[in-house]
Amino acid sequence: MAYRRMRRRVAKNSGARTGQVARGRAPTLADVARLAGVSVATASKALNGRDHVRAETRSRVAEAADQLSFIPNSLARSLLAGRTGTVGLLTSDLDGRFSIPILMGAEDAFGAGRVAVFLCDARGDAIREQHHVQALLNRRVDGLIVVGSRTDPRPSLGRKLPVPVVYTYAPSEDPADLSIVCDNVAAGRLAIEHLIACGRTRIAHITGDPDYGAARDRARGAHAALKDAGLSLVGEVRYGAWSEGWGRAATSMLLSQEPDVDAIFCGSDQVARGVLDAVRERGRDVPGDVAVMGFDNWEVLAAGARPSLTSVDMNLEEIGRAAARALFAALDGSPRSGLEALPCRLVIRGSTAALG
Amino acid sequence: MAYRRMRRRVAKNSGARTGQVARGRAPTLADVARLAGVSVATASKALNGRDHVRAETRSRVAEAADQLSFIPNSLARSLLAGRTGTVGLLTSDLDGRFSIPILMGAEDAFGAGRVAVFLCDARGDAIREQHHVQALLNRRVDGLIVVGSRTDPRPSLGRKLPVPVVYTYAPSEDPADLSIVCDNVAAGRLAIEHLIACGRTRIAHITGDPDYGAARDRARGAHAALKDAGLSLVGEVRYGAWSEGWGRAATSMLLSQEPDVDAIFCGSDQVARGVLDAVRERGRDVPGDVAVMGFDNWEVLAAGARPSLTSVDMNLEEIGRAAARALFAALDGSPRSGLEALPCRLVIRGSTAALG
DNA sequence: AAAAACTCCGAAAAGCTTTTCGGCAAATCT
DNA sequence: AGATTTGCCGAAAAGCTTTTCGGAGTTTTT
Repeated sequence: MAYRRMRRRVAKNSGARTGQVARGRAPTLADVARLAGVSVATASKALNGRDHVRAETRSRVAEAADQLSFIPNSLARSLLAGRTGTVGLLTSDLDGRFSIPILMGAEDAFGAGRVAVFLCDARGDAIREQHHVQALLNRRVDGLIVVGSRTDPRPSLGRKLPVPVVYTYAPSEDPADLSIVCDNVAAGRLAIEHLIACGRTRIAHITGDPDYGAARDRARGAHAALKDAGLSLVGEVRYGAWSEGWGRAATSMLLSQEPDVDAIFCGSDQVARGVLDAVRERGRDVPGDVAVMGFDNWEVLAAGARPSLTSVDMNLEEIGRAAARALFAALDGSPRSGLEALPCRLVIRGSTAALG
Repeated sequence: MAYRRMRRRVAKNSGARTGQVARGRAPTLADVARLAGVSVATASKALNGRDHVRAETRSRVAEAADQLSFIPNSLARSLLAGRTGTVGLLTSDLDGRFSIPILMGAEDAFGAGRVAVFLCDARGDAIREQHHVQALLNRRVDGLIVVGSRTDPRPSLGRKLPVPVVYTYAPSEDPADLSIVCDNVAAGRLAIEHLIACGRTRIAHITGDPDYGAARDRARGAHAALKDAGLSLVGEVRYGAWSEGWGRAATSMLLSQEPDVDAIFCGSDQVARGVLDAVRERGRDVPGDVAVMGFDNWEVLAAGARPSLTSVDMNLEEIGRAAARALFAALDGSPRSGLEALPCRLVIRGSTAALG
């Protein structure tokens, strides 16, 4: 069967019409109206629940639509309404680790099906990104959500775009744009406060690339929380890479230099996995001797660890929901701008526990 | 600035027109034509490179379009053409681990921007899935790509859909549908042949849930390859769960029962991570004493492992490309059906090496 | 110089839905 | 009974682009 929609000059299948769907051509409102014996205007009003249609007529139209399995053509509707109920999600996040939760949150914000999301992966290429933006504007998306590949500010798409844009995960460099990110400073506090609540006082911090604002922000929050408790970090913040390898290496050094450390807050779950390995290799028990915390709550890493890893969840779905709401608020005439930070959430597993 | 597209009864801004874009309303082809001093028909032909337009006229139109930053409205175009250049990707793959590569492959198959992909996550809920299908048909997608959440056959969406459907990763239960999956049997062979080429002869297989056809297929391929080499598996296939925990547990048993094993082929990278841990804990060297192979080539797990993990890549991007091509082949009147299996690819890292 | 052949351009229709507004018939009022 | 309101329905326009076909102007042919 060919799905090609046959283009017909004139749809003159009125003669042999038997109530069946014309093969290869999707039924239109006109078909429904004809079958129900009313005008297209009436059929439209009947199906959309508008006034000025008798109940009997309404049900007759509904029945006709059902019989033809009529699917209204959103294209025509959007063309008229000027809104498509469509947003573009632009990402460079190659494995979708951050994009997918944000996308799911955005879908949620409207109830499944009311809004559809175009997902475009620019693969870190500015040219490709421009391409995608252009294609999305062609398709008349109502707005754009940009998901940064790293947490650092990224170049703005510009102020000239005809649709609102929300930057998530990574903020835009332009403060006139709206950016919704997670509150990394508060997250750092949250982690340290948990460790302190577990009775830990000799806390170290091993994290990733110092070029990432998120790494610095988390460290800042950690410092602040320690200070509030009258404590201070064991050694300096150990910046490195977002990898297991760095976690292992940094831990070896740490345990040699500071043997009495009793907790390690890590900048990511990957780092934490390396830390866990190295701590155990040194014969220390987790969480008996040393508590370990991760960051990201990346299920497959955190739950599979031994012991399972306490972590900080960035509430990406909530960020997605907030982004979608902000987009439509902008469409309704209430645009916002600036940086909005949403709180993170603690997920406690086996790698942290009360001391003693 | 309000993005609301102002609805105007009549666009009578001809008087005070100054060449600027009307605020809040996207410029249309009519605007371009007016500015260039031609008819919309000519403007259309000029911009689309059709014949019967003088070069001078063409450039004048192009200039006008540029000046207004005209973006053609795909909705109107699609409405006319009956094709939208849009496909829906329906997944239940919560973390996007399989969907994203497939999506990227599909995007690739046409050059970025020519086709846009709606990504919908049904979250394993059949109702939500129906909802999404309906919404996608509303939006007149040209086709659907379904990404299964596990490799086992999944229920068909039915034969009554007005657009072609391709099932990927997991095949459809209905052989009348087209399914494109990776060749798990060949992948099992591939893995074992590599281990044999490394000089291993005492090979075990630890894998996941036996309810997964993929697990059984990979085991079948492994058996066949061993048999071809005049070898056989050390012990039985050890089925369990797709987790690190199972990898560790199974390895402990294995090393006790079969101390002279020199290679372990794992059904997933997660299992392999557990296996690596357990092997090292027993004091055996990888790959010196025991070679370990994973499956999935999940970068973050495979590359972060110690040593880094040799694995089998399912070529998901290639599957995505093939799916997109198949969709459009169906649209052009050449639908296919049945199960198509694509080859996998070996990714060699540090956990396997020649013996001795 | 008149006829034919080209070259460009524009009017109009098609694609599908929604909304407005006018009209017709029935019901209500004087 | 005649006038007025009420309730339903249909014609038509709007939203934007592409394609077809006819017409006007220009060049070439006889």
